[in-house]
Amino acid sequence: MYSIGQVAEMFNLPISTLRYYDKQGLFPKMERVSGIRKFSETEIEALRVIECLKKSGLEIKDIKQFMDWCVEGSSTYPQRKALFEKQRKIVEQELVRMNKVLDMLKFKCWYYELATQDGNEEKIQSMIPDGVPEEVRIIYKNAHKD
Amino acid sequence: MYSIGQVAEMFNLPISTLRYYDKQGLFPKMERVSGIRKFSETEIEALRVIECLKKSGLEIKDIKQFMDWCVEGSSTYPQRKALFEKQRKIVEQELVRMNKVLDMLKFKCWYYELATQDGNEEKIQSMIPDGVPEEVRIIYKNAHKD
DNA sequence: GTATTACCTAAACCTAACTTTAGGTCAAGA
DNA sequence: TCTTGACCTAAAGTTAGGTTTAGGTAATAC
Repeated sequence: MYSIGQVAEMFNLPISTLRYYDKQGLFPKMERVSGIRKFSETEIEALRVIECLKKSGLEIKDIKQFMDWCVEGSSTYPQRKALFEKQRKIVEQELVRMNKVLDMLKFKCWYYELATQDGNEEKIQSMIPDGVPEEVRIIYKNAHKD
Repeated sequence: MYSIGQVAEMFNLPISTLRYYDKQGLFPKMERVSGIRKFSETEIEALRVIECLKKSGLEIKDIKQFMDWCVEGSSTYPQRKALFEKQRKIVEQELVRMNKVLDMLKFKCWYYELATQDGNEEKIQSMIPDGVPEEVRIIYKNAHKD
């Protein structure tokens, strides 16, 4: 059993955030001893799931829904499964998207690397025909990598 | 030269968002013809950079800073380079983080796949000793993959 | 000539996810 | 005893990133 302060430190979260999560119903089964919250392994695991689902883009109210399903019991397995499958797809797509963002950032790094060396942006501009779409410029970057 | 409506359609953004970006100073050099915005290749490229920097987690005010550096000329190459290097590192870390999130989601998918089949959460719980940290449970998942 | 469409502005409004504030309880240590 | 620290609540405040509203212009379509 952990106090709110201990959990805050464990997860590196402000105490106010934990109280906020509790108020939003994310710890439906949390016990209290004379008014004071007691975080058990159940709540610690809940918090791990919360962090995961949050990072996958889920809103608090949808996480609450999940927690409610957990309380409801085994009849909600299909819903819970569907939720994780959905988030899994979302994160997979997000990873694809982030890799494209990374490619553009790498291109820009390369671009400014040269620009800083030459001190002449136009020179580099002329290396890449105007209006070349991002996808194609990535090739320029890769051609010049290292 | 594109109208705001055309650009909105090209980027699949609401017109109001483009006007908001303009108001925040993200198109410092945008021309107007009798009050009406004209988006040139410069603004189109700016918008591509905006989307990239936004997805990498940068705030509007920092994107404005970048646009101002662009206007300022070649003396700001080092700052611009540093910005992209920083965002590159952030996105690389983010990708690592998201892969961990994906692992947990995969574990949960596997867990509920079994739970749904068996209709018995306890049975699965007993397969995984209590208090096993997430990293270790991932191994359980991988051991049971497919 | 009038109705529709695409554009414009300033300013108010909105939402999620917290955070802060103001006020209170309770136990332990000096 | 008193004061310090960890906990509690309800309610107000904050922030980013838009969106909506209300009112106006100007060209084109019928």
